[in-house]
Amino acid sequence: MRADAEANREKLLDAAAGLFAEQGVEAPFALIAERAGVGKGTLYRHFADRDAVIVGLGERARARFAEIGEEAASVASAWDAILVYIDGVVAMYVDMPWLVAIRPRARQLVPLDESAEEAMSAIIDRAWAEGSLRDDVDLDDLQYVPALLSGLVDLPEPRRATVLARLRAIVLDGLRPENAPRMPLRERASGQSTA
Amino acid sequence: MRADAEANREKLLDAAAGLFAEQGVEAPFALIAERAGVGKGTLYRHFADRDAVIVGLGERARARFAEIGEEAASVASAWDAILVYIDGVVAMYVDMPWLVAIRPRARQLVPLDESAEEAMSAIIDRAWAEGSLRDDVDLDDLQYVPALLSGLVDLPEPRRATVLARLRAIVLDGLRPENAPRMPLRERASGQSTA
DNA sequence: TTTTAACCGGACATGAGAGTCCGATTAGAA
DNA sequence: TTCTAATCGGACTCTCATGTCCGGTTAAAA
Repeated sequence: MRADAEANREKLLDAAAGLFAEQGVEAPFALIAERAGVGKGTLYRHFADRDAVIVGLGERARARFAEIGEEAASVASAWDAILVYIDGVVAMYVDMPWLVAIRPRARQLVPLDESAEEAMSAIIDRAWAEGSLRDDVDLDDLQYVPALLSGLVDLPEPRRATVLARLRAIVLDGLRPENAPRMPLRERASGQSTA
Repeated sequence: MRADAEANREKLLDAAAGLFAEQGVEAPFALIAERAGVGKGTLYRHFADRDAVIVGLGERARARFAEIGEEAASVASAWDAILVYIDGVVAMYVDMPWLVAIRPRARQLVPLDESAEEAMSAIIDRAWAEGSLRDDVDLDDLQYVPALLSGLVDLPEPRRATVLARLRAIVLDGLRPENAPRMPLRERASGQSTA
């Protein structure tokens, strides 16, 4: 692949990510090319259709996911490693809210990254040994905690940050063994109640 | 409004709900009329555009939301009332997954129902008195618990039911006061692990 | 039953997004 | 530097969803 072609592919994916964040995954396809500063022909050369773009973005997300697994694995406390994992994946959802929308499609198109799962599996064993994770909760549950919190990403700022922080603490408390102390909940800024 | 016109309006909303459930909120507008068994003119007479349909569906959801508030208020145990509320709203998300997609738009278009909020507020006071709800959790948190669980609705069945049940229990445990016993987690059907 | 006004339905015009094509250009090798 | 093949860009066509319009029909009142 020619060097400029490779660069264009990256520019197109960057543009798609930005466009999807602003207008959603149904944004006009041609705008991707425009924003990337390339012609329509170039766009179609690299990506046959919208699904191909989603696959490309899905692969990037998968790579980021694997990185988070590595980061978590390098943390000494297994409980803290779990926090790194959860917060890392939730940050992905916050940065790329369209991940929620492509999730059903991406599930079929992009193979899962197994290295992160293996890393988390080892971390869970350590957390059980530490006594920091309730023992009837396993990878199949933890795996979905970020998806859970992703249900809050479409809240308008500054509400989202507060609600996310508070409910994150509540969910984490539910993952702790019985009798573990509750996590303190982040204070709400004044005037930020239901209204 | 003529009786048949009123009936057509309901048929159109039913059709839209079904269509959105199958194809998403971006389904071709005209299909709503086709599925409702009426002409396009009738559709546009009742609903100027997609947003108007969303408002109509949003109002139905609001009415259902108020009903859930009443149901919850009539439950003796405040904690059980909270479960009725959460499960009721989550059931709405399961039946109408497109609610997630219209949430940002509906937030601006459809006024919130205040009666359900008032009912929940009273229930929370009772739950605090009962000692069944941790005292640093309030309406502003509980309000978002269903949205939290809505992050799981796009999982394919039969996975969704199990994951939803397990994470529901985990979240609820996080809402309990310190030292409350954990809720038992629903067993997973065999062969239903990560795969 | 008659009247009338509102309602119904589908044909039609309009516009926007999707996808194709080919001449011009440029990267990379000799 | 020269050559060549792959790449680029944007004009063009086509398809399809949107929204309008008006003659026919039907509900409801007198």
